[in-house]
Amino acid sequence: MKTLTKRQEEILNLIKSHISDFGFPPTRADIARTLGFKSPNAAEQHLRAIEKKGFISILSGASRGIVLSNAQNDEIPVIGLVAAGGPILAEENVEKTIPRSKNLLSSEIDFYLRVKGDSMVDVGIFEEDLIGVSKKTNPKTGSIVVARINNEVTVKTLIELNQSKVVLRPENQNYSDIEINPSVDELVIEGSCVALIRESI
Amino acid sequence: MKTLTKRQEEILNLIKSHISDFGFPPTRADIARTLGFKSPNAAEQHLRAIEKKGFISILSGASRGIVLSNAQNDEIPVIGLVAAGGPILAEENVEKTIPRSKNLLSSEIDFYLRVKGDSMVDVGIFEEDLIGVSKKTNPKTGSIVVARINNEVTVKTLIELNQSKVVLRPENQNYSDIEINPSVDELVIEGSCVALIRESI
DNA sequence: CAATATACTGTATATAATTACAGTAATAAT
DNA sequence: ATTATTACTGTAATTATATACAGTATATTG
Repeated sequence: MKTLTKRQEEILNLIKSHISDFGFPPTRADIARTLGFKSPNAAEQHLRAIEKKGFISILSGASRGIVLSNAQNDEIPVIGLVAAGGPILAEENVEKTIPRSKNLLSSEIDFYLRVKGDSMVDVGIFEEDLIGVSKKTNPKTGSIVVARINNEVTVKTLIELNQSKVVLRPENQNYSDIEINPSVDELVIEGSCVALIRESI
Repeated sequence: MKTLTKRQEEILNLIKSHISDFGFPPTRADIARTLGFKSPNAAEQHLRAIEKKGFISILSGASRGIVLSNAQNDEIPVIGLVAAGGPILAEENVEKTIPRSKNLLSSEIDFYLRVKGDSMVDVGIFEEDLIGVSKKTNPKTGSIVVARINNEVTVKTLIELNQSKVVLRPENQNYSDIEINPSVDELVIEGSCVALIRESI
């Protein structure tokens, strides 16, 4: 997707906030009024440019017919079973999506991962729970991370992180620490856990 | 709030599904077309009736200016500290609200309750977690319930439920079962836990 | 029994809104 | 150097939309 100019982004934000304020998109005249344009055609042409770049689509003939593209809806993917090889966010891994909402959870969640197994029960993470994962938050020792060891995805507490040695701890007395030598086994830290959803109790 | 007639409810649902499908409300003509009215005025008059009953408001002069009333937005309240006396859902107890979304959690959640204390850690319910509570689901023994004992709100597993004796179990080895005689202590089962959200890990 | 609410048809009109056409001017890309 | 993009003004026409007015008919309420 191409990038918007400053002005185009301003208009896209105006559309979003109008929808959030009123429940429906603005008209060309609304946009012109808000930004001080003397002609509604200025808004029209901006909208066409934003549409061309794929951020919105415009339903012809319909008043207020501005539809935000899916990428604008900002839905968070839920990752179920991760297929071996390929990126974790690949489409075939996406079980469903959940809308990002202002008052729910931190805004930094990049995806949810459905937990398999009972290796983290001692910190209250159960099988089938959805953990909210942030890719940005750089993993610190002591934090719960999503790691990929030789294409196997796992959730563990990060205990030690060096170039020669990585230690991951299951939070369950029945399991013992996992020691990895990154030069032998392929290891990727996909992100840190920042939230949790249990859909049924 | 007054109750809608069958037809009015049909129209309100049409409005909601139009918003969900297109991102903006329908016009009078849209409504008339969908329901087979031969006059847009039929839609207009239904809208006025629905507005009068408080379910929507109509912005005059604006196209598609149908705004769902707050009650229609279907936000789930988050209950923080519960003030002694009065209903649990009283406004002063509401910390914030969370939009109900199709793909997230069961639709039967009536409110979220912020957990205080560590009495349920063994079933993965931690302090500050939000538990989704359903009032409808009638409490069975073995299920986790929100109970009110003499105006104190607590989350426990329901073990026994008779007219003469109620047993609530904390899921934490450090605590012991609570036995209540409903003829001595005031007891209200507010609902059952059906979901959980942990906003920070 | 009259008044009010429900549930429409049918017509009409003012205004809201999209959208085309004709320009101007500065900047970025090929 | 020319073309495309960005960022607008200004005008105007067509269509989309809200909304008023005049009816008809049935059901419900006071």
